[in-house]
Amino acid sequence: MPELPEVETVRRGLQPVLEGARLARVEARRADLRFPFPDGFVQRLTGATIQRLDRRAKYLMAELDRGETLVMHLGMSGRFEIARPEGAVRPGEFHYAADPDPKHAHVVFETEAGERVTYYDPRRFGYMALLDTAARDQHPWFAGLGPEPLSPAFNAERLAGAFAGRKQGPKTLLLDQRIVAGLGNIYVCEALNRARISPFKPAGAIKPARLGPLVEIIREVLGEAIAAGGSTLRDYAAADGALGYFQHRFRAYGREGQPCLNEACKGVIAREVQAGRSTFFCPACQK
DNA sequence: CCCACGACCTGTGGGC
DNA sequence: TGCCCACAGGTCGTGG
Repeated sequence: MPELPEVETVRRGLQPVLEGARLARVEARRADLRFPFPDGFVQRLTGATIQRLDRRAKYLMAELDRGETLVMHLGMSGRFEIARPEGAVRPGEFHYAADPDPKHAHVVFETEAGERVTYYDPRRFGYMALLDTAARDQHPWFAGLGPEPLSPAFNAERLAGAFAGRKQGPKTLLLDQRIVAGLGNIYVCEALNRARISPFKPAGAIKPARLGPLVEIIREVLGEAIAAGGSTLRDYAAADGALGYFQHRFRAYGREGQPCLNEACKGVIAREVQAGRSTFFCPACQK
């Protein structure tokens, strides 16, 4: 469940539990997710205190008091759930309800306060690493990342530079995390539909005057989605189990054959495969 | 450098 | 009912 709004929703859900918390127990139930866990993963985390929980693009970053940062990416199907102890317990002993999905519970973090955060990921496209905090931004995952779409660094000039001379459509380029970091298939489809820009138009041929509005629409869509707690497709968006509800506001994504909702447009949403991924758009008004 | 495409892994939903 | 295929929110590596 992971584009920027979902990851941000997860961050906000985990923050009250993890920020300032000491990890009393950590469990990795397998040797790898998408990549192997780093050497000494459990030992390096056990006893550490999480000072801050941040997000960059689609990465969650838990900065430890040991000079390292736990970096987590949710891939396609990663999800966190918080469990609190139930029933009477002796000091330091906790009892939890049975895990409803133990098969996909790959990592467990237990805080000193007894709260348990479990990472589930059926497809295991997610990954975790421990990076030296001081050198974190130089790591290949972060060094080439484009600006945060909600920051001033993302603007029309920047987009114009990235689109210049490119034959690929804006759909493909906006998914490129080096150009702007955090967008995924849903929100690119939504933003281009609202901006009435064709996903297939050679990006270099888009009039510069349309890029300012596109930037603003991207911010608007992401802002609305964050406010809605993200989009819930097959998973929970928030770590506390709350469902995001932005999916009810999709105007393009997943709406093949349904009417375009743009004002004064009588078009019908179509689906086409572009660069191996589904693109939903309105052929009538997206030019 | 640019671009298309397959690979990674598992689950689910629709059509026959 | 059961089976098979298409498809799923993301990257990454290869090859032209």
